[in-house]
Amino acid sequence: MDRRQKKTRQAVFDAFTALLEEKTYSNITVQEIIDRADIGRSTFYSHFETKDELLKALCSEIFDHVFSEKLTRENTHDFSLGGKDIKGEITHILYHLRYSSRYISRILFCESGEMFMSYFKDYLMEVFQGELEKINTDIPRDYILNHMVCDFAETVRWWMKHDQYSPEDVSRFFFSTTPFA
Amino acid sequence: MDRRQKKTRQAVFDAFTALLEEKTYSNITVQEIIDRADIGRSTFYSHFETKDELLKALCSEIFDHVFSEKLTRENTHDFSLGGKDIKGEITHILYHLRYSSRYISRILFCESGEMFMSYFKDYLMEVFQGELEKINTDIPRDYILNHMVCDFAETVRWWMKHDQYSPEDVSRFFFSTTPFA
DNA sequence: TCACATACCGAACATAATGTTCGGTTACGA
DNA sequence: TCGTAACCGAACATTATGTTCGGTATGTGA
Repeated sequence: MDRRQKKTRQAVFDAFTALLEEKTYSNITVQEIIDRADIGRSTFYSHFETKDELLKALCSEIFDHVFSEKLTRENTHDFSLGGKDIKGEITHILYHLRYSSRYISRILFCESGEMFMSYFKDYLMEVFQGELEKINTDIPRDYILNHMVCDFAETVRWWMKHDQYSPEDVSRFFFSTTPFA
Repeated sequence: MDRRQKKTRQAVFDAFTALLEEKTYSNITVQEIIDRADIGRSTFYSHFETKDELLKALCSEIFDHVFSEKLTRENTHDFSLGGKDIKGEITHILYHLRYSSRYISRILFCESGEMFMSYFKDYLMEVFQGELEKINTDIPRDYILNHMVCDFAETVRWWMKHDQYSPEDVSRFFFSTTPFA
């Protein structure tokens, strides 16, 4: 990738996240991002079709980071332990999320929240899919999976409003209300 | 209230809900509502500040209906039974929601969904508040309440995508994953 | 039934942000 | 060093929102 492209892209991300620490997503205008990033208007639009695409790209960055580390860990560390440790995984994810909690809060607590959440849930599906197989029940699996995913996602959203708790605390809260796993 | 006002207001609601059966909330333009309702542009704006306000008003109508019936029932029927029957209440709410499921789906499955959900959750808070007092736990009550409310709200959202189930089914699903109540 | 208040009409206007175009400039990398 | 491609940015097109205002129609209360 052209060095200029990388630079521009990074400048946009930096500007965007900086703005996200000041104001809410929906109150940020494309022009502000452009000004802050100090790039040309047409340049912005050659990188991102819309502001929403930019947000999606940012979410991808965050989640790829959070969840790919998990996978790495699973493929090495966990493999040696011989199985998936769902509780460890969850705590691990929580640690990562706390790291980016500044932006995440800003994204989460306005109209864009739903976009973040639904993206987040996509990733979580995979995490809980495995857990699901262990369960024996007459309730639709579909429902159970949705339940677990939403439950965790909402736990995270709650956490982002109550940052006095540690990842371990939150993990404990989460599992205390889960009849499975 | 002036008869004209009532008429206009109703025309707007009718147009709005009709449009919601055709297209998604965010794709509906104020102008379309005005045309469908066959009223003047300034008239619309003298009733509702924005499209979001209109949505809020519609949600209020739906929820006031759903939850006020519940209260009535609680104050009469249930009082004679001597206590709150949370399972009955939930099923009752589900019946009401199914009645308006046409609109609700349209509202729910686009950006406006979050608005509906958060409104919905406000009402649910009160429903579950009572249940909360019965529980003895070291997990923050705050968390538990949020958990129950989100859990039920997400159950409803899930249901709106899987309408082959009856209110009783859904109620059963919901309680099967709830360690409390 | 009459008179006054008030809701409605709708065209024209103001606003504000988005997204596009294009000719010229600059930087990359082969 | 040379050609490609990214960047610049002003000007423009678009689109929807929300406001204004003078005139008309309708409801309500006396």
